[in-house]
Amino acid sequence: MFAMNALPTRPLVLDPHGPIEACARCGVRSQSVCNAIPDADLKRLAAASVTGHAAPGTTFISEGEPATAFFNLTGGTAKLYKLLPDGRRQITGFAGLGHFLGLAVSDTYAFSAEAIEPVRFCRFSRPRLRTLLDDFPAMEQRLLQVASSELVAAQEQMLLLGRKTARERVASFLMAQAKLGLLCQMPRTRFTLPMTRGDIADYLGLTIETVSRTLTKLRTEGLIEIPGAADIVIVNRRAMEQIAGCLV
Amino acid sequence: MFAMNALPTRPLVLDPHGPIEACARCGVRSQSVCNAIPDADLKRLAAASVTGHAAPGTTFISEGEPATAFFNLTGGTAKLYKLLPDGRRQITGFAGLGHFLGLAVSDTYAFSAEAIEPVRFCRFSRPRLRTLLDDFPAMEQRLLQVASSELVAAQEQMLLLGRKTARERVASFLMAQAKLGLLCQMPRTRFTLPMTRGDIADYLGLTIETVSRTLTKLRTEGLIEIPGAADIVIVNRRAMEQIAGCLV
DNA sequence: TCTGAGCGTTGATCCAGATCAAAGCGGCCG
DNA sequence: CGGCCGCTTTGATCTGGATCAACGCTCAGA
Repeated sequence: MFAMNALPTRPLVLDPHGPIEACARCGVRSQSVCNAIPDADLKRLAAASVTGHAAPGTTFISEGEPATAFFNLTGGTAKLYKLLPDGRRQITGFAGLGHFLGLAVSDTYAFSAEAIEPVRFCRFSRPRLRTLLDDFPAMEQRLLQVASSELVAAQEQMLLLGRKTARERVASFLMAQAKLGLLCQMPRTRFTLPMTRGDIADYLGLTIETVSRTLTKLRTEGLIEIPGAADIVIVNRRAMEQIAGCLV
Repeated sequence: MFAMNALPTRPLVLDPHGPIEACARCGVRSQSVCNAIPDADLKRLAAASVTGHAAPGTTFISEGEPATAFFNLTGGTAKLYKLLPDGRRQITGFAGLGHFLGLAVSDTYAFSAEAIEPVRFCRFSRPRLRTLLDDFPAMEQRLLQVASSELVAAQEQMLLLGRKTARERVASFLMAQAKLGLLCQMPRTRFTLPMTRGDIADYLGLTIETVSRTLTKLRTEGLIEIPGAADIVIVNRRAMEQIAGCLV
């Protein structure tokens, strides 16, 4: 922790949507709020946004800055975080494919977002999104669903941060990662973590050292394997879920 | 903590809305999602809900149970919490006047709610609320605003739980309480806490003893006064905000 | 090939807050 | 009015995880 983040560089490369219907070809539309827009109206959707990308380490949303736009991630992973004045950092979540960022009633962003893998996104200006939502109530409905499920996830994370031990936090985190992106399927037994130990620590409210030690402990107990620093194999799923504490 | 909650009794006294237009006389409508419904349609609103109440200590929403209804609080205060299998508890928030409870994509509640002051509420069954939302997109829009601001609050709480010290947590909590229910006004310097030390502890991820000791310390330092166990006077607002760490 | 920077692991020590223990302190009920 | 029960405070001690310190690995760039 106390990791001072890099200067908020913002080389937000933006490509205006060309004449080609980018949204029609969008691979993640089905997983995002955009699938609330009927095919016939994709032109409107495409016209309301521009695509862009952010290289790893790039901050593309900065806490406290005017919230002028919303982002829909179409590739890569970003970490979302808040800072205390002295640099202590809490990562509030990791955003991946189809994630919608920027929801805020306030007119400034409540958090920062930094790419950890090369990120691609569609960017909606506030007024354009507002127009879109007014014309397509189904999209607003979809956004409410998204916000609701994020709220549920946030409450689960509060339980983790407020009441779980380091061991329980790490186990919960690994099992959650194992289930990422899979709907109603068995969790994966093997996967790669896109974030560093420092990021995991700042997400779980621990230090790098404690995360490292806890992973080592789980490994020596034969519950997981760590073929490479970023690669995790769940060996004993039952036991890991037990430690994680019920669901998640 | 580890306070085992009372058996989930559920004497949900429900009074069907009578011929009198309860919603028209509702004092909290202006502060709740209901003000998205135009006056002319208040009959529809009233017909979609029944009023009820819950005595202190009564659990009126239980984590894991089928989410059959939504609640709009019209009086009192409730604590919202999640439990770990062994009884550890995390209070995820306190809900007061105008608060809307039950948002969930899943078909079971993600948290429990227990009255700490006598609670009055309007109860909407799921299908009836759905119909209402389909007919009044403005209400869905309002719900999205509410969910968004709760999401922001949840992120702030994650920062508190993951990275703040006990002193910072208690100061943050007191300053947040001082601002409750006031829109764009100076925080109150004097107020009464409706919750016990145990509830505060479970909300801040601390123990009762640490909360008590920290309050005592702030008192002996002259930053606050505690005329009665539940009464708080903010003596040095500037210093308290400093400790709380920036805003909140 | 060498070098340095960033990331990860491991060990030693420290300390904030938990746990254990016991004593006020109201308020409610008999 | 007295006694009990639940909440709060305060003190003593313990400990999980933080902090401080050092080292190994990997990869990029000279």
